[in-house]
Amino acid sequence: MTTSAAQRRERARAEYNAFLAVCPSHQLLARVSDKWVTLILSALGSGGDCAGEPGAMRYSELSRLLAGVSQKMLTQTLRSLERDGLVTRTVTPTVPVTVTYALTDLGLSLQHTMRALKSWAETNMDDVFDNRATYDERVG
Amino acid sequence: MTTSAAQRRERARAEYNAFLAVCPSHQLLARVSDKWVTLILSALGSGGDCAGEPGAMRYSELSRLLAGVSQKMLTQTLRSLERDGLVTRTVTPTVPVTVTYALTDLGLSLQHTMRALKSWAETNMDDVFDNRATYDERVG
DNA sequence: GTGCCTGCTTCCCGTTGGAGAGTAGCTCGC
DNA sequence: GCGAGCTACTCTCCAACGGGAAGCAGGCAC
Repeated sequence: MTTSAAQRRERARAEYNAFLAVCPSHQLLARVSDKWVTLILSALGSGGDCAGEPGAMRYSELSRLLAGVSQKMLTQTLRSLERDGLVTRTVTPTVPVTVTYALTDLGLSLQHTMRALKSWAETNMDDVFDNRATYDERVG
Repeated sequence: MTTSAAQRRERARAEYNAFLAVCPSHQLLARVSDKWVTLILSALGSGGDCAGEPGAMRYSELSRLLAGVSQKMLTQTLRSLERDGLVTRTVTPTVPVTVTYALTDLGLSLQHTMRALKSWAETNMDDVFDNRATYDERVG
């Protein structure tokens, strides 16, 4: 029987665990490398517009700003960010209940790091789109 | 009839488009904020282990190193990275055909930016895990 | 020939994420 | 009192994305 495939798979899994053991930060890296995490932190870190100051935002504000996100994902992502200690959730029992989200110091430091990524995206956007157009021409 | 919900949805969509018009880089940011993109670039940028030098890697090498990725996703992600001009794909017609992937200058600049994110993850990993444990205790 | 190697591609299916409706708790209008 | 409306979710579908395993091209080894 051709056990080589299964054996290789086993070995691959073992190596994967070893990889995680050597680089456990990759777990957190994978967690943080999420579309909505990035965009929500970007929104919380830049205020209402794209160039503002960090500040608390309401749930509905975030929902309106990142209209591409579903309410489910917004709630889910905010919960996980709260769990990771990156944002704080504050409920104010006003007339209609008001929930505000703000970055913690930890979240702020991550957002600060992500700002570099964002500015990379802004800087190299045109290059990437050019490359895409060229690639599509060559292939399609 | 309660058209307010539909109207608000329409308005939200319009605002979303406006948001993308104001911050088109967010599209690229969302594209780049992908688990496998981050990990593949991290792998290509750090060589075989976690602290090496950038260099070309073979398909099978990447597959073995990031054993958590399926072949499908690896191929797919590498293709899109190639399309975006972040990596180059080189086929060498050796005995069994050899395909190597390497970062372009653009990919290298992104990887350099991501290195900050990776070091953030390494630095604050413990804090995040502590926060998670605390949160889970409070809730569960 | 048969088998095996690498680098994909294809098929099946479970999980994830989106759309839209529904809910709790409150206040306001009538 | 009763319905309407507001905010911040929560629930229920369903389509689409991603993982696992198997298949495939094509060149060499035996």
